[in-house]
Amino acid sequence: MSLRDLLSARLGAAFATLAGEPVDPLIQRSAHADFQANGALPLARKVQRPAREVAGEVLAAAELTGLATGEVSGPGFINLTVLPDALDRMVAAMAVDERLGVPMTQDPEPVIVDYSGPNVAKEMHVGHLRSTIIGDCLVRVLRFAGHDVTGISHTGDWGTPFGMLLERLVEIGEAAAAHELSVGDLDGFYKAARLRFDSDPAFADRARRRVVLLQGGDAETLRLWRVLVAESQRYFMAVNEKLGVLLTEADYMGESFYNDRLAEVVHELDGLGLLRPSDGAQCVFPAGFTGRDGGPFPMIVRKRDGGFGYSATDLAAIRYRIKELKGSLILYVVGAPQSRHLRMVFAVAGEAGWLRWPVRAQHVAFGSILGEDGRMLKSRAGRAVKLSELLDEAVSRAAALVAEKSPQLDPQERAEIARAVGVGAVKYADLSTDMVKDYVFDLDRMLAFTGDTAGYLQYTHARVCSILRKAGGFTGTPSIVDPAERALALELLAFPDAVQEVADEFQPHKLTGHLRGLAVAFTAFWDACPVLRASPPVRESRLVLCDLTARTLRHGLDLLGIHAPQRM
RNA sequence: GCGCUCGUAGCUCAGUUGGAUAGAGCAGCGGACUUCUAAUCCUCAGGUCGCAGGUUCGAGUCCUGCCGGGCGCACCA
Repeated sequence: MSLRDLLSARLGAAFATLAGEPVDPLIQRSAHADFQANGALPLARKVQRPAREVAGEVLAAAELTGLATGEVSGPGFINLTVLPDALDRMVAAMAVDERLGVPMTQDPEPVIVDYSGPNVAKEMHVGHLRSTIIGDCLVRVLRFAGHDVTGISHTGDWGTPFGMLLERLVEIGEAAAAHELSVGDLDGFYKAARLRFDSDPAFADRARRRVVLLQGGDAETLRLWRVLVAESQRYFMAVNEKLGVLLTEADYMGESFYNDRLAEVVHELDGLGLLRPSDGAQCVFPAGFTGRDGGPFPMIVRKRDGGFGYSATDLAAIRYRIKELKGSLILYVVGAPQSRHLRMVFAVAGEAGWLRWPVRAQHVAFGSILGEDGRMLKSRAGRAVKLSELLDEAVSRAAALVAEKSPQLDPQERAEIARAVGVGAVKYADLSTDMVKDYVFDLDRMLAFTGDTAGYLQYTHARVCSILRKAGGFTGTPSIVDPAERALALELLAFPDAVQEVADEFQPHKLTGHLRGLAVAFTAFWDACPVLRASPPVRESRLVLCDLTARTLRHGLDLLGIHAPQRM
């Protein structure tokens, strides 16, 4: 149990006694003490009594012996100061805990995280960056919290564009196409296919016929299609490797996977009486959605021409994830513009009876990537920044910085550091802000390794490691005395709360914010408290704090998918 | 037109079911390396929290109405 949870439990019991029902003591960090409890104020209003009086009675009833002292302050806050012994004890406990105080969840459940989802034969652009990075972070955090997490990359590997893509493949030959795709010139391939489709009616005809062949299961067409998919996937994995995310080949489940389930889904919806013909299409009209004209808004599961749209695929996917994968919490790490579409998917899945409490589906939405002009950066609207090029650029800039700052390190280690710092910078820039907001894409800011960046955290970690390396070893117990030690200890003990918040709310920036605070507290400690030069008992105590800081930073960064080098 | 979303310091952003004096970073001023990594730290300055009402002991946070930006609104995904 974290320090905050412990205080919350103790005060909560006192609140409950007084109120006769459970009351959240509303514990938070405070500028006026170590923590403050705000719970007395809302309770006072409820029972129509002066808040300071209520706070006083809660404080009197609270069992805080050996843990903290408290006092009523202001309009009815309870300020809490942790006792030195308690702090020592909790830091010591955290120091011997592999999990750094982060509890395993009491209710482990099967969680499915849908993220990344690039399109076959299309470049992974910065738009895929957020989904991949955020999703990867959530997978790591939820897994660490004790859930059974399955990551799925829902790739676009089916649909009408494949007619022209396959014809392009035939046109230039498999070998040439495979080469083009494997070196990562996917946009070039896609654009060439599009150009041929738009400019040559004969090609367009062939492309349309090819779609029919593909959907009809023509063996040769399927073979060619598999070439396209395999080559693209090889490229995705190369980007994943560069990014350092957990996705494996097995996590790729394309839209095509659901092909033979689509008819079944439509049939089931029809059987439930949810399906209605409209303008020749088969539609579900979930309650609460209206179109431009104010009338009911359809989710088209079967198009007028008999084909299935992406709505059908998404319905088949959510059904599969619930009924066959037995997912209990299903997260969609998808851009905010898809918000309504996903709400409709969830609504239809609910009306169909698939999505029922305790099974939940949630859209973990993130904002768009904007260009310098503040407009949305789209792949087909001109020059999209290629993800792999962006990463290469970040790494090479980091390499220049490492070469300048640490020429004494050998080239191989410098290269590893550059990779960790460069890729980390890009990831951190993405994870450290509230993800629902749009995001102005600015290479320079991402790669500035000062301030609130991955580089700052990595550098702090490397500095701690330097002390630990020079110390050799230590065998002490913590004894927290100096204010800087105390501030650092409180930050360390808050790590489990930050991890818990991300696991509950799916907002990685809560963790980056905490790690940043920890790093700041450590540098203040670094300046104020010599470690190696201190006399033995103090030295050992401070080494415990250093070791814990290094492990916490390393583990925290790892949960973000960011590597923390020992040296920089 | 309807819906979703965002609006906080010059810039980029935090701000935890409504809590004490709205906080960081960058940029700017001025300081600190014979001392465990200065990719650092300290100081100063910088605000009508888009606007106007409302709810109450208390509103950046909740409600209503405006203003402004973005996105979405039937067979592309």
